[in-house]
Amino acid sequence: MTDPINDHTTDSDHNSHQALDPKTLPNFDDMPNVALMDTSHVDKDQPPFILVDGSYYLFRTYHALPKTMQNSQGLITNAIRGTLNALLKLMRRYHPTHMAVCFDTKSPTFRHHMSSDYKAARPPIDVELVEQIPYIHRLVSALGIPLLRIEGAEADDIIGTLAYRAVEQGHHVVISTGDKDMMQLVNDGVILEDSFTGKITDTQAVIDKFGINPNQMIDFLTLMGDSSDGIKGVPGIGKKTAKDLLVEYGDIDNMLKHIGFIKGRGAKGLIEHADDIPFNRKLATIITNLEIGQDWNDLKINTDPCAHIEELRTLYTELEFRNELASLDHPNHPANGLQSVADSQANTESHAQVAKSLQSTNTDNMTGSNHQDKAWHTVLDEPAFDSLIEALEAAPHFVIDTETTSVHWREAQIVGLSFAVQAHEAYYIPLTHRLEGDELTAKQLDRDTVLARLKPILENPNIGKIGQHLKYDAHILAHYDIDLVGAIHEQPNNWAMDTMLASYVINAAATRHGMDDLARHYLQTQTISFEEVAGKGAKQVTFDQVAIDIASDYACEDADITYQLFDVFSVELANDANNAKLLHELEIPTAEILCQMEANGILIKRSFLNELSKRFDEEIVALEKRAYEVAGEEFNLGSPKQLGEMLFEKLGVPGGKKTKSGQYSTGEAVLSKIDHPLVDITLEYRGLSKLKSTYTDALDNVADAETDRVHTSYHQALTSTGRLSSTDPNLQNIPIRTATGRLIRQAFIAPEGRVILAADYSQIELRLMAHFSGDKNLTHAFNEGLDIHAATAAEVLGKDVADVTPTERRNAKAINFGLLYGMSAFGLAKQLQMSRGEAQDYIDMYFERYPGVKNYMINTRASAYEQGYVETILGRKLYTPDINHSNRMVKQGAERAAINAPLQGSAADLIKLAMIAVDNVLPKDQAKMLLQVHDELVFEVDADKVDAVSQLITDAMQDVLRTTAVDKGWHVDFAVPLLVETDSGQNWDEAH
DNA sequence: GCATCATCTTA
DNA sequence: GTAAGATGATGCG
Repeated sequence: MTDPINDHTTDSDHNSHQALDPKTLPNFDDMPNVALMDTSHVDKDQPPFILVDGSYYLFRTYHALPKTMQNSQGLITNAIRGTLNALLKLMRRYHPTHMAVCFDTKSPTFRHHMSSDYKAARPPIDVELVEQIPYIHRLVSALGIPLLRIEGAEADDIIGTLAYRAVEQGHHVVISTGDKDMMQLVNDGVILEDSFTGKITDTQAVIDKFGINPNQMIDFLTLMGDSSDGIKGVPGIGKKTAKDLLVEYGDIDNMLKHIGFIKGRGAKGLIEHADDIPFNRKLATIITNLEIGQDWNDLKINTDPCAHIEELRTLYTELEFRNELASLDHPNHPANGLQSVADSQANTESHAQVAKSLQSTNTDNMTGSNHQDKAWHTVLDEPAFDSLIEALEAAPHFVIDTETTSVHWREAQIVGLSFAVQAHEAYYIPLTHRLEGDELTAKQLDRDTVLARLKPILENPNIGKIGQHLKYDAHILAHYDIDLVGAIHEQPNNWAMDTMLASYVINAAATRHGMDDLARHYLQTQTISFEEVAGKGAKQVTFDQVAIDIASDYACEDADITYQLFDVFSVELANDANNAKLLHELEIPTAEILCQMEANGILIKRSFLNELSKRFDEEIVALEKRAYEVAGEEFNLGSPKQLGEMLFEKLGVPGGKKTKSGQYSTGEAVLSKIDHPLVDITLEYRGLSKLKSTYTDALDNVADAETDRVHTSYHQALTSTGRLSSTDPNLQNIPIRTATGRLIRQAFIAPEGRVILAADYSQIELRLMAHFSGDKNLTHAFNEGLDIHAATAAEVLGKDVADVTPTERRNAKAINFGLLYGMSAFGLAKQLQMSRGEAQDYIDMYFERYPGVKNYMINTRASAYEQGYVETILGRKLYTPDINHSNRMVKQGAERAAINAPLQGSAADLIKLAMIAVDNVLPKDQAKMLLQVHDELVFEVDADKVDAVSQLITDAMQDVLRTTAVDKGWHVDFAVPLLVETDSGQNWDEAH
């Protein structure tokens, strides 16, 4: 076999200056399609031939890495460093023998001659980048890597041509790039690797990302267009349509043959622009038959470490790349040098995302909206607003989304609104953008005028509102005196939907339920991330600082995606009536109530908290002092690591237990078994510093400065079981177990003339266990109103309830809780500090007396295996994806979760029903619902009305399965009574 | 500056 | 043994 890549040898110097005449078009008719090549002869045992898209790394790393990378001369070196790291990473990974780094040149190419638009939208290259380029060229040469720049040819085309020749000659190829256009070159012998992000793209990855084969990429780009390259695409066809058409018809030629069968705007665009297609196709095609000469020997890497070492030393010295310089002194251990480079690559990767946004923002800014095909509109004048209003009034339902200055609803200011009345069409009304130099800023419609005209529509219950996480939007609109109705208020006659809650109800475990996650999971679409438009970390700006054309794309996409999700979920829910009921009758009404509760907030007594804080602090300081005395030196008592070393090494206390990651375990369970003065001090110190940092100080910080109220946020689509969670601050883990901890609770108060009232379901999960298991002994105990733990002890030990000792009751309580958690003998033994055998005996005795409970455990496990899910009392399906996991530990964990899920999840269903039931009867002028803590509701009630209100609440909660549940179509014949206990007082502690 | 670990709080 | 969230310390870069 002859040399593979020498068809047109003209010059054997690999840094040669070949040139192509840009006026000569490539031969498109005869052009080989790399994606369709036969690769059966390719020898994958050899190192791959590496083709590096040097221009990509130049731009990518320049924009992504911090400009603070400079040498002492002020030369910015970020692109040099980034490109160098990419090259070294490739060499370390593949140990290639042949390689080429390709760069574009400044000369025009045939594409510029074909189209004046081609890359015309690109701004001039920054001077800070230009001055780095010579260094990069020199570095590549000094590393002994062939460098290719050919006048009149783009790096893409050189790579395409060499990739074709290499595969033809039996080499497999790694193209090092992040440019998606290159996907048209992927086949079973050619992969793409982005050494900056680490992403590898093979045939399957192309299919996963775009739903088409690599050989369809050219047609895909032709249809969709590429704004950054100035390829127009077909109007009316975007990513989704292009994919659908290609999946159905294979290629554009076949589409045009069957144009009569194609529907919608896509067909119109194809017919009207059929003539442009061959032209755009040529622009989108990477040339694979360039008339260039390249000898295989010229693409050999010079691996002799001494060949260019002086040049490298000079470069590294001038650039002040110290690690790289040091690596040169170990020529026999190139891995050392490469290793240190690999480390710094990891570093750059951590910075990679930082400026990703800047780069894409700039690109978007340059090219304007590239989504004409999607019919996304920015509403900037009265006529456009008028027609939008008309469309919204006429629609049975529409998507609304608010854009604001913050993810925290309490501080968010409205910036704009987006709407969608059908999929693929969306409108953005910018209101308060204020980016300096953005010419659209002055054209925005007036915020208050717009809101005033929208108010009647948004408050119209006959027009359904669709949204993603509507509770947030409802909060925002409430700020502007708009009560969002027809969406989170229950409106059975419209299509109101919250897509986040729909996804959660359908399958809580399938995905997280943020919009980006839903788009990925249900629409196979990657959305524009917020970070892409607003930046990340310290550089992030608020949405009002985003240019309006970029903001509009982002906001329109949100509304559009939400509408598409609505379509998907509408079908899903039509096929599962119970899921539809859970969404519309349980979750959406709950969201509405949560919205009010969050807005209400709970009053705290700041002076009391501050006093506590001071007191805790004094005690903490005293404890620290005593600890240092005992230890003989000062150390950080709050550091488990330092404490472990002090206790078990320096003080030689026995009982040091190792934990994974190697340090001593100093958890409460370990320490409490040790008799040592330092242990007592530590435990007290920890308790106090926990209370101070997590509660007294934190609550004071988050309380509203004017009203002294604390407003938590409830997350309704987060847990695997249906429970809520609470953040910023978490008001579901306020201390109660210790006397000192309860002091925190005393800071939650009612205002003058009112009291705090707490109502909680007694033993709700055990009652659910009684219901689900139907166990005679357990149901009997609840029906007789016995002390359930004492009754359990009596039953298991075969004695009278009156004779049960406190220890016996405590053990029974542990086993009862253990049941709810999918108990093992191991776990129970640890809890009760007994041997595993004793614990097992106890469990065996329990199951003998409560055979129904044993059956529940067996049946629930079986159901999880057979169906892949378990169900709550209202029929909520809780999926158990790990139930067949290959790892035994994971699998057993999934079994325990499956046993617990119906109990915890049903309790969550019931408290949500209870919230709805109570909300229906609560006299709003006398009482407000403030908090939900899983089985407890907390209210603020007029002091003189507390008895009556308490009775209303108790009745509503106890009767919920006979009243509200039945009204909504859930008929549950509950096996035991639901018992609610209430109490009230000046603060939350007294009310409990 | 950001992620992870260990710890502690709740139902 | 279930389900959560917040914190300070620590390590990474």
